[in-house]
Amino acid sequence: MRILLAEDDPDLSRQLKASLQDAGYVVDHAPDGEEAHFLGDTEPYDCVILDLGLPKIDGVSVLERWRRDGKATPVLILTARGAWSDKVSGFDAGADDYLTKPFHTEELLARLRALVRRAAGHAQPLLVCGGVRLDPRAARASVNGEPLRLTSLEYRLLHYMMLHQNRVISRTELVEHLYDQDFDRDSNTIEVFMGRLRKKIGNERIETVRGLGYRLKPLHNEVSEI
Amino acid sequence: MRILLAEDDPDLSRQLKASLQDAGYVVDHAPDGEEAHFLGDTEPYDCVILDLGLPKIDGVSVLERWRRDGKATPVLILTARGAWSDKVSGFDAGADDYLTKPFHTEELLARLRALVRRAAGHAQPLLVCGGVRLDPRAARASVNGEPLRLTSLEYRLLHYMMLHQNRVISRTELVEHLYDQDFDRDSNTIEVFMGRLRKKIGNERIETVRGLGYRLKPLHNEVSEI
DNA sequence: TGCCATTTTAAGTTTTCCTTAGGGCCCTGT
DNA sequence: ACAGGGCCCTAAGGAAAACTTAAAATGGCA
Repeated sequence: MRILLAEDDPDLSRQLKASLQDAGYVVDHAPDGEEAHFLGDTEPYDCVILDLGLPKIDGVSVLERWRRDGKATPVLILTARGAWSDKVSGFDAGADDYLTKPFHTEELLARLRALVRRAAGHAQPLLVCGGVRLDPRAARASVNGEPLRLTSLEYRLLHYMMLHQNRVISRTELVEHLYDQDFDRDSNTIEVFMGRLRKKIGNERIETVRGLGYRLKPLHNEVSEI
Repeated sequence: MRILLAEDDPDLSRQLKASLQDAGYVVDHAPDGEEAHFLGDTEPYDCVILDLGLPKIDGVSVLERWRRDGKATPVLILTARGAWSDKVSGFDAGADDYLTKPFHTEELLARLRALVRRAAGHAQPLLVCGGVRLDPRAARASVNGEPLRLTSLEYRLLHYMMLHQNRVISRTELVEHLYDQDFDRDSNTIEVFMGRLRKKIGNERIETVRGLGYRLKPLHNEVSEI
């Protein structure tokens, strides 16, 4: 975990940095807004602790610039006691949390844990098979970056194949997972949709294993991507 | 946006609920820990406001159970002045923010905005999707700089779609977040309002994904902003 | 109370796409 | 080589989902 500490008070800085390091963080220190902005722009921090009353450029401005540039790092703001209206503008500038001086180090550490935990929770599972990608959350798929336009059944079919890629999947298995109990066993729907899928993602990505079923796999030349 | 307010003080509850509703939230109220736990378990809230000093089951326990069950809804904790050590245990139980009574309603609202925004994965306070902008603070939206004239429900619909842009959102999900428990499931209100929104922000900005729901996205030629 | 803005219901229309069916191709085993 | 079965392709019927529109219901405010 790497943290940027933007704080101008030398004593507080030293003490905080020590506590943070004790807690296992790697800490960079910025004594003014200019330095803070530069560091936050160039280094990949897991979290930023930002004093609002920084020299050169004030905290809110620094934060606003980061957010305008699309920076998503969680930011915890520090300020002097009593200026509660600052909190509102701080939050609306894109802060994720707020702490009023003086505070207990314990509380700062607790808030940091909460922030980092939440920020890390946004990793989304993305299914990949060679150039084919499928994002179950967005219900979207693409081939070589090109978005696919899939119908509902096409999508569900591809989804299931992606989940079980490199394995031969029988028509029966597909039917059982894509439909509810009663479905005509003599239907050729699966075949029809295999054809449509192939047309959209590329013929060679779906191999037919005669008598057994189908196998989704990456192309030969794209084996070890990700 | 739908919120669970878990607070036992009747006066504070009533006043808070009113303020939250004025701010455009749909609010469910739980007067004790048991009710809070049940509601939070069954209804999909965008945020929970949780008093630590609840009857029957205390706030920290309620929160711990939710987190143990994998619930990720952002939670803001309320407590009495001075009990700062509670904050630490509250955070470590999985709280995302903390507010000490008494507080300014303004500050609560600002923290809520930040929590909801961040939980949906947005760092910036201003929601942007191509030429569409929405400012939750001012409750205003615009298309290509042109201010939009939206009714309450239209605005809330757009807000939710902006928070979760590029994701397919089902009619059920929309209903659950825009209304409280009892709403006719066989209504086509959502469809009607999708039509009205489309008329105002541009047809192609809302894609319908047959069988699944709707997706808000930037136009093709606006893709590479940010 | 009555008006206006907003929301909801309802009915009719359009669009999408799942399914079916038939002809043809290819593989395989005899 | 050829017969038979498995698989592929295409096109069209029909049903479900989504859209549109207008009118009825609701609710806030003068």
